[in-house]
Amino acid sequence: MVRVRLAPSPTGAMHIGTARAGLFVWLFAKQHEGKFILRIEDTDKERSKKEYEESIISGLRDLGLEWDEFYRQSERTEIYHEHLVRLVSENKVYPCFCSKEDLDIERAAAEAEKRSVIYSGRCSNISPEEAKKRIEDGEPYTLRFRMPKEKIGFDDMVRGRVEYDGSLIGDIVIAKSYDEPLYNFVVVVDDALMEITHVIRGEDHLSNTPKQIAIFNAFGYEPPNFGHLPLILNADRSKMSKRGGDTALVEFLEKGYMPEALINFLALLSWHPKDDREIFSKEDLIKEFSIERVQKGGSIFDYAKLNWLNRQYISHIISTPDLMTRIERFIPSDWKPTAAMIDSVKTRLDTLAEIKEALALYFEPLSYEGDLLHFKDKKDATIPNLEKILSVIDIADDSSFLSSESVADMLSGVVDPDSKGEYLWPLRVSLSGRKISPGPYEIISAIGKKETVSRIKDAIAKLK
RNA sequence: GGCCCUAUCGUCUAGUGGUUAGGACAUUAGAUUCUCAUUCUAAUAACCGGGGUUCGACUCCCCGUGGGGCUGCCA
Repeated sequence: MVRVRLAPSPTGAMHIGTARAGLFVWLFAKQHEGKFILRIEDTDKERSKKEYEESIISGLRDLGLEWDEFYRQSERTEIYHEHLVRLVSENKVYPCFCSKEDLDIERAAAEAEKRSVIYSGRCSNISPEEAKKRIEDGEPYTLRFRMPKEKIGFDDMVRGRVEYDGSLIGDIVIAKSYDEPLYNFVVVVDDALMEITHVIRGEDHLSNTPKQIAIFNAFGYEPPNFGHLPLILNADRSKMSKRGGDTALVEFLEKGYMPEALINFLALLSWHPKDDREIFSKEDLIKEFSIERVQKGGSIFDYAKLNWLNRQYISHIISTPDLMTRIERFIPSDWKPTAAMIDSVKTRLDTLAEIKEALALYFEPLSYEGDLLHFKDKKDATIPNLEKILSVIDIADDSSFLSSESVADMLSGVVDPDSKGEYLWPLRVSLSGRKISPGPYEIISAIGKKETVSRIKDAIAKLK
């Protein structure tokens, strides 16, 4: 039984990188019919915040990445305490009384000598009895893990064989005290107890892996399989951060990028199918995804491609009725756009948020200069042509306004095919008030006879 | 500084010893069109460098170089 986890720390709004890791982990679980576990890593009390945990939870829900089990590390302190006691009693972990100042000096010395920064091991030989007494006397301490001085290797699912040297890592601090365990330790205890089979996470954890494997071994637990995903990069190839633009999932959602497009985009960032398809639903991905095909190198977050994908979903993939419910949050509540209105503007949008501006011509009074009505230099044709069109529309019955095709039909007798622009440009501007807009037939079928007549009359009035 | 990871068009990538190095985004041009967008067509554009191995390297090995991550009593 495959059991995988997403283990974010709630120290900021859900990061787009966490969303990508979540997607890959979720896909891995789904295609192996395994369990997806969400574990909030909130052992750092200063930096962890409830609101960030909520951001992660709602982000995952927005993307439709539902989890099967949920844990919060802050609720598991006793478990970690017991495990700490166990390793201390087995002398695999020892209390260290070195002060921060002592360690700073060691670090500076190591850097000056151009070697790895490794703990000297000064406290490693203090007898358990003495250590116990000093702790009871209230002396500040940390707990250090005796790192085996040997090669520690593993077969990474995306990178292949990776090897570190334990003697270059040194005895690491795994807890600030018995009740304040640290990341590398709690991860191992949880992954072991939760029977995680595959640890899939960002490459920024690659160098934590040998430390964790050593701790697994100390407990006698079998380490899981590891797979490290490449990082998402800023345009300058640094780790994607605030500096390079938006990094919070919610910011993308608020701008009107759709979950489907985001998932599609994130999947293609460092993963590629066997063929050349670009459009993938979550269901497609469950079928096609394979961790062996994920890229090793980091990839730059390409906004232009995201825009293109989002546009594909808006204009061709998501149905208009579905779109209608999704745009509600982006437009004033008294706007009730029809399907025809949405259809007329949807190919012109990069994001859903842009629909407010696009739909304004249907819900706000038109404001434009009369000169805009003239097609190129054909000023004299404007009024007569609008009047000709108006006369046809005036006597047409409602069935002619049903679709842009029927509108085109209705006007086919009056619009001269050899000088279409002299008819359609003034018509379109009188209906939209804009240089750039949907076509006149589309607008007419969207607003209906009465409003069409009124707008054309307004246009003629502007020129008289 | 140390350790580790990594390297194909501007970007995302296909490619697993013999290919006209393929696709997508972006860009440019053209077609369609009243405008814009959509759609369609085409074009420009890449194997980081140097050594090996081999009949033959983008592909395998080594050394550089570039980029990145980690180097916390953060995760």
